[in-house]
Amino acid sequence: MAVKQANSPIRLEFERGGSDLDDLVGYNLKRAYMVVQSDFRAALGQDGLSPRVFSALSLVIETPNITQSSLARALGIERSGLVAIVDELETRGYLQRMAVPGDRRVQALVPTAEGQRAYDETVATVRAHEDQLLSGLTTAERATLLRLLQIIRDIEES
Amino acid sequence: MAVKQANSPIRLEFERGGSDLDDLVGYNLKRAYMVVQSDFRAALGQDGLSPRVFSALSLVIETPNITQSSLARALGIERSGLVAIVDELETRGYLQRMAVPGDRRVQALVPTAEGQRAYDETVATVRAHEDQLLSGLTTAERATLLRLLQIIRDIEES
DNA sequence: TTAAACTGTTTACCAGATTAACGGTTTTGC
DNA sequence: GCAAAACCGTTAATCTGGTAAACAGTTTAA
Repeated sequence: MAVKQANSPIRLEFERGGSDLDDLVGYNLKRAYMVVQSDFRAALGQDGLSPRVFSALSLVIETPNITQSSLARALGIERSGLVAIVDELETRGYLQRMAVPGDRRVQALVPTAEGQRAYDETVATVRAHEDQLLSGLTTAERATLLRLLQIIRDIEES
Repeated sequence: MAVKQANSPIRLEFERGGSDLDDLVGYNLKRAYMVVQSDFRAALGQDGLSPRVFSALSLVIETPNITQSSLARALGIERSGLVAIVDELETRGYLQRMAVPGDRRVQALVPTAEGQRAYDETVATVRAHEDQLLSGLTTAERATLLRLLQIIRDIEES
């Protein structure tokens, strides 16, 4: 019986350039994000906040008394997905769900003192690790990168 | 006195909302990636290739006879995770797993003519949609973005 | 020749996210 | 006024993408 066979040896090479993927913004965004995300997790350790929980805490501290719907909208996720995130932050004692007098549908999210303290420490750690990780970029390059990424983010809102 | 200043934290003059998150590269990468990824999926439609399957096909076409292990390494995923991806490409008739004479452990991945055709069409669609989506960036800005993202990608290899 | 390493695969799991539905509450339109 | 619509938080089911561990078969190294 004739078995299908390859006709040339295998080339294990690791160079960048020539691949279509390297010209696509989407692919490069994904790969770059993976690098930064894995550094984020390593920086905060085994029982540290995950990126999404951290970002939720950040916005709650930036905007105390925000509702879960508003927060979900700001994070770009569904409100159903936010429940577990807020649960975790509440379990950790970083925020409280508080009743709002005028509207019994909503619960305002209020950071605790412990939440504020944990956030301050965490954001400092994250910034320090990002600074270290991105030391191959000049300050100007990093500012440019942030500017360009925010232009792309803004497309979403149209 | 030489002060190490190259990579100090960045404070933008005009911030999005004044949120800490807007100064973090990781968060902006994620949000920007989500925008581009959702455009990618919309462009290719319901039964189009997913980003990861597309990227696998791209590398198989760029490097015919590549093995699954090499491909997984190039994509930055585990070989176990690649099996389903290659299965899908094989089911679609876009590539074949072929025996390699010198080494009976491996199977070389070889694109079919149909795979090449589908890829050419798909990559053209993806490029066109990225061009449209990123029309708010100048050509120079886009090149800069790609360059900076690839710098970040290169950190991974150390 | 035996031990180690590598390849593709299956299985079990996990994280993150979405959809649909729900009871309760407010707002809107007539 | 009041019914209908919209909104809120929540649960449950489901999907995707990804990892870790183990495996039989194969090749390489000691």
